[in-house]
Amino acid sequence: MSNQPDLYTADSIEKKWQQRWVEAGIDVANDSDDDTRETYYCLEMFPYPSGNLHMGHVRNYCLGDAVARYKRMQGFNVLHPIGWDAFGLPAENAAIKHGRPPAEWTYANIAQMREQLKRLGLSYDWSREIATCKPEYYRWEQWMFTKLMEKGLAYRKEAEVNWCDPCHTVLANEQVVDGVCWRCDTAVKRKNLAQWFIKITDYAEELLNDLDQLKGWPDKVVGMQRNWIGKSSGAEISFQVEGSNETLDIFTTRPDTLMGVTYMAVAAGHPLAKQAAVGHPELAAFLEECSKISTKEADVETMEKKGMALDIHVIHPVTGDLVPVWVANFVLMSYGTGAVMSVPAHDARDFDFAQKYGLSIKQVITPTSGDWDIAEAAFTEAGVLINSSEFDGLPSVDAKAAVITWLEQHNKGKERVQYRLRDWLLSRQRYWGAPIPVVHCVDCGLVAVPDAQLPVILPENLQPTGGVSPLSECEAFVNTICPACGKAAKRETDTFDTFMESSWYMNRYTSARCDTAMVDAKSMQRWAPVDQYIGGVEHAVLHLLYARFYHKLMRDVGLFDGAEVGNEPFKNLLTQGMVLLDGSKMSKSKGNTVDPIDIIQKYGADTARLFTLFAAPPERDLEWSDAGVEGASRFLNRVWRLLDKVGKTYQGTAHEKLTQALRRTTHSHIQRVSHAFEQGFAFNVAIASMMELSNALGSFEACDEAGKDAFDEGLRALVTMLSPLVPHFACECGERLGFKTMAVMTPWPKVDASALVQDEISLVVQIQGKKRGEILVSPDVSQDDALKAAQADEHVAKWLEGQQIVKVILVKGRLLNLVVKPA
RNA sequence: GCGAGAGUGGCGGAAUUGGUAGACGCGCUGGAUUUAGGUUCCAGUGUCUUAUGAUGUGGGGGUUCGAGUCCCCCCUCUCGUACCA
Repeated sequence: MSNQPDLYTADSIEKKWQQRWVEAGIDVANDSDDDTRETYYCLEMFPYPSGNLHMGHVRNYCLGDAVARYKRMQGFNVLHPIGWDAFGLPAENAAIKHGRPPAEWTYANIAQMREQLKRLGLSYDWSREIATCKPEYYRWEQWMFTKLMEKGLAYRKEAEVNWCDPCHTVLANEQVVDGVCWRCDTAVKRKNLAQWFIKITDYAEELLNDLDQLKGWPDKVVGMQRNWIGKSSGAEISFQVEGSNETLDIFTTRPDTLMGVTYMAVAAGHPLAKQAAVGHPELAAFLEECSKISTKEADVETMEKKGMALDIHVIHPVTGDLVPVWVANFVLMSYGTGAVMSVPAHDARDFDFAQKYGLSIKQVITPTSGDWDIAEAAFTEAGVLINSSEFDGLPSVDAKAAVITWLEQHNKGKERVQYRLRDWLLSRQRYWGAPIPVVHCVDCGLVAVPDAQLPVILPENLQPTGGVSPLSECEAFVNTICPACGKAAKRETDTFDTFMESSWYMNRYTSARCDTAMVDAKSMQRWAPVDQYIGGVEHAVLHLLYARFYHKLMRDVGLFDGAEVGNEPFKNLLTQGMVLLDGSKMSKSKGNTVDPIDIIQKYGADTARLFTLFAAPPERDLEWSDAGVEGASRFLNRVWRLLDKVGKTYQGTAHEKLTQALRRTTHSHIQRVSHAFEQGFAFNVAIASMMELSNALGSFEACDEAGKDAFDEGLRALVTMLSPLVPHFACECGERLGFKTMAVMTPWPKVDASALVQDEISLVVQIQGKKRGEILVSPDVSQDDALKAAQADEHVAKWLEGQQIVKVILVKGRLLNLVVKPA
């Protein structure tokens, strides 16, 4: 042989197999009832068609593809679809920049990214491809919206909402991160606007409870959703305003501390505060100051607690005492009722405020054991009630119930559950989105566009300019006839939040071409829910919450039966880590990107796939390494060279033991690789195991037929197990090895238990838990025999000199530990 | 502040769930092949050490015959979240 090693040619091999897979139709999910295989639905979060694949996509889709292919080899009928989250702002921004309509830009990007995905050799069922900007997709979303209007779950309301200037639109609460817009990082403003909402709050309890079903989700994501929903239980209590018929209503989680109330605090935006500010310039100025504080600036550490007395008093519901009302900058209008009862003795914040303004502090809870100096700090734990007249002596838990009962009996309050979750604001003042199917009629008001007139098609040829949505200036679109009375009317020109499209696409894939319904019930039953969903953790409380909600909405408008399909859209969730370069996230703005296409051109798709799967566990961040890519490529070439050893006989005596050992290695690696695939798709571990098998095959030299067979068996298993990860490469190897079917369609190898049996194993001998030697024994050796063998071993014997064995522990197949003491 | 997770060689990371710590890969060192570089192959590679061993999974305690793994305390980092009443 020359010293020019035989390198496999990725480029031609990959093209060849991609074509063959298409011809064989192996990636198409089978909808036929005759197919008796169990179904498996594997889904990766679909991409926004930005135009170019980045490494994050590559990682996401390689993970998903490995899962899908593995499940196919295990005999599942796999659904593995792909599509485009095609509406959204970047298309509009690009349109403004290039002077082309967003549609054109979007469709061109889709075409380009589709080709890039195909170059990676991902096993998608392209027959189900969807683009959410197409009327045949969004018409069902419009249909759904009209159903929700009918049910009273969709409504239009004027409210204080988040407004982003650069994006020129309102945002949902979930899209405001640390007070700034999730897309452009600009501080959001508060504006009063009439907007469309859907009542996700009606589903708060179910969304919270069903989190318990999501055993296959990372705890982290479940926890984030739980926090976001933010359920708290307590009481709503009414305080009569002195000299008025009005009441000041508050929410508290600590009704047991009711008797310790020494003042009330309301938000700057509270009606009572506004009322008091009339003719009171100083107070008005303070309210003005509070309203200017953006959420970003409201940093707990830095912001001083400030307030002003309102010269209003309320009457304590139990004692009848007069309680002063203050306005305070730490009370939020957007949570609860915008007012709180302040119990400085038992709330740290109220305590600070009371101290600052010299308000009185009344202790009503005492620790069950020990003392507490209430002059020092608030006692915020549960305890026993004191200074609370009829409630004295009750533990906090019982006191809560007792106070609520008292309030209910006296009609001054009631038990209440409070959620942090707000209704989903889903109208956007943008052009490139699905039109909200509503007509504004002077006589009839808001009228839903009837079924027969759907879809309301978005004109695709408009040119946005950056200001007002071109839709509102498009007369052909705006002017219409009221579906109810037939008179001239105007269309709603707001469009849906693009999270609407991504909230149900996973269900649409089950029947992507269905044109009679949003989803086909039978297909839902066959495929849904998604067995394995894979994507970034950044959608933990955005997309993943909306999609869970939407799934339940679809169920409740009767599109499928929750008992049959399930009440949750994603059974298992894998949140993959980011791809880093030099320790920080790859991003265009930082200029630290590696273009996947360059890697594919240089090494081939399989090397790119192998590296991203090998370099880190799926859920952890992956540090890009050119040297690591080289290593992945080297490994494939090593396997490639192994093919030359097939059928070769080496000089030497046939050694039955070595052949047996190779078979044992092969089957133990089949076991380990299978295990790694099953345990959270630990592809990095699986690949390491395959590398070991490859190394074992590389150093094996067959001297007889049995040896050649064992080598062949090991290599075939290796190639088969590699095929979900590096499918083109594996298929080419498989063909050279004379596989009957393509490697990617070959059944997953089975462990031959008999090959794992050993007649002699090496047993570690420990003394006082420290390794002192190794002995060769039969695997089911008795403790006595093991001890004898250990004592006979010279290394061990040295350590036993002058020692008395007091205890012997044998761990079958692993070790023998001797506990000794000086004789 | 609260919640969750993580700390293992020069680096990415393994460890059959309490049983030989550092698999596998990268990097590095030496050697072979080569005019040379690259490729490939062989050997080595936690630390200290007179080669015998000692020591070693952020630090300190504990349970155990035996701890990276379990328990308690502390430190550091990452992520999420926050005046939520």
